[in-house]
Amino acid sequence: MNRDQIAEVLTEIAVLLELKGENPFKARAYTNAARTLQSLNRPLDELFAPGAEHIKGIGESIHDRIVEMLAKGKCAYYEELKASMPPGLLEMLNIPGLGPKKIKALYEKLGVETVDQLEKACLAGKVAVLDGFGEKTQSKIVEGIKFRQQYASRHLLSDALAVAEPILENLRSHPDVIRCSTAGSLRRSKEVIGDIDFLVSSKNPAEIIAFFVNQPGIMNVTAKGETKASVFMGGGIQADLRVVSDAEFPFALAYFTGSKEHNIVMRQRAIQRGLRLNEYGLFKSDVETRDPKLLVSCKTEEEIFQKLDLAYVPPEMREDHGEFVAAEKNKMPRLIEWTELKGSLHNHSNWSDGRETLEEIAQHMQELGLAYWAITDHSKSSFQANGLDPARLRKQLPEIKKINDKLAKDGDEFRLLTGSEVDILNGGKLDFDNDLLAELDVVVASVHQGFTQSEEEMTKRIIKAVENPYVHILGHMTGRLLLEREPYKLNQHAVIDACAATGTWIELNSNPYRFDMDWRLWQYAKEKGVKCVINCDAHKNEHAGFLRLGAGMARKGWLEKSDIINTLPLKALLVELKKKRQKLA
DNA sequence: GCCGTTTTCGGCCCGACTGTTTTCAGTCG
Repeated sequence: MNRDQIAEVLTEIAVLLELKGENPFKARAYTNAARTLQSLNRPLDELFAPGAEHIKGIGESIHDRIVEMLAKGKCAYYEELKASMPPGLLEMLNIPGLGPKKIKALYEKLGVETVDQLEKACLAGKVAVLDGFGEKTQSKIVEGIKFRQQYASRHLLSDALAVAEPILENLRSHPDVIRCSTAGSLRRSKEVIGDIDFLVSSKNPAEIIAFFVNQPGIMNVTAKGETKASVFMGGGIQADLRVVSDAEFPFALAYFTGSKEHNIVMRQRAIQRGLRLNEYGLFKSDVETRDPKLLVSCKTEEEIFQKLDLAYVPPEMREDHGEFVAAEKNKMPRLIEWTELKGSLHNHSNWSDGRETLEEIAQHMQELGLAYWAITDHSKSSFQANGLDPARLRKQLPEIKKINDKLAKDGDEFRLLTGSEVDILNGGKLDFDNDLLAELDVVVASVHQGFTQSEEEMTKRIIKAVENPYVHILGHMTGRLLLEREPYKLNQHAVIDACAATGTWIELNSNPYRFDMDWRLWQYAKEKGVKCVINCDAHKNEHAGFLRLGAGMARKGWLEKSDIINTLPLKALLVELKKKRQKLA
């Protein structure tokens, strides 16, 4: 079992324990262990080797369960727990308003075991008469079930941004708004978003709440209080607004930006210093009070970190992924800014499955102020994408040269680069011969077929491809499509090691469905000295905008300008593109 | 179930909102 699978079992154990009504802290211990596991960078077989160092948050009994899962691929305790519970109960947790306690009551008092049975019980009026339930709860459950059938609860970052940005603009222009921001996973630039969080400071919260719930695009209002409102937007994205005083704003912003894991450590640091931190402020002593006289004043998030003896941690890094160690030692990376990117080295034209012509692409990218743009159309085996055979590719090269000659004649700095996104075939052979690859400025190698190979075969296949001296970049390493397709099985650490050994760059594919390689692995890659290329994988000119999203992911991976190849100006890039060939050829 | 330089027992982040109550439990973030 891999890291994700083990973490999922631990998380499910926690849920099952809650449903059983066990000690909630026992359940939390499993949740914490799952999180701890996800935040560790080193390979699992090292972390759980006999005699390995103790991991904080994973005690004796959970440690043994993880070792069992690594060895046997299953966990007896989990199987046992699962067997003792109807499987439909877990699904009920997805219904808004239903938690472990209520589900347990429904199960014990009505014998409800599935979402279907629950819906029927509600429609028959059996739920409303239970202790602790009522008419409203009953109809909310029915609504919740219908809603879940209609919409997903998780959304792509790009979709969430498209909904959030116009509302943020509207809030910003409201005269009663002093400061405002998005918060939560959107501000942290997570690849997948649950809901959108807005935060506003104002002297007139009632006015702001009323303004917010009347924004265009809101389907219904699910909660509306004095300082907080929740709504559903078109597309089924939930959005929450909090309104606080301006003095509270930095604390609320830090609090609601999270992540939860990050906040827990922040709170603990406050407690260690005889302080108490919450969304309203940083208070002296842990006395139960909100007396403003006891407030440690901070006007910005930066000052909060300062008071807890930390350097400022940018939102993207607030995942409890090592940021506290770095911020304590004042060794924070200076994260990449998307405006530092000079172009993209993996893109398509209408020669394969892209939309625009070479001329249209060149003109658009030049107008955006970029320095270069590589045309890397698909190779022949990607026939579904109208991949180029060697003859067509050799025909494309002079077309690109013609465009570049004209640009040079006009005195323009911008250049198209020739290239290919060459398929990594089964067994690791590339779809083009080396003599053709040698004619290209940029070679991206990617897997597009044979996704179901074993981890061992896939790992060997990709390592063989990156060992080719003409491959500059490994494209979308895992082939995942967020919310749609799982990554193929792969030992990513081994592939990163191979890229380090051969001087191959790894792509951070900025298509919002991909964001591949995952941000969680970039710290490891960086340690190994592997360079990143933030690529659009553009199929339309408007996909150039993915550079901004990709830079957000790179920031989550702690990457700096110097870690990223496509921050280089054209001349320096051309030098770098020759290095691997000189070294290995 | 995990943790500990005041602790090996007694804590474990905590506040808003809702709905059901009539002072609070459950859920959510």
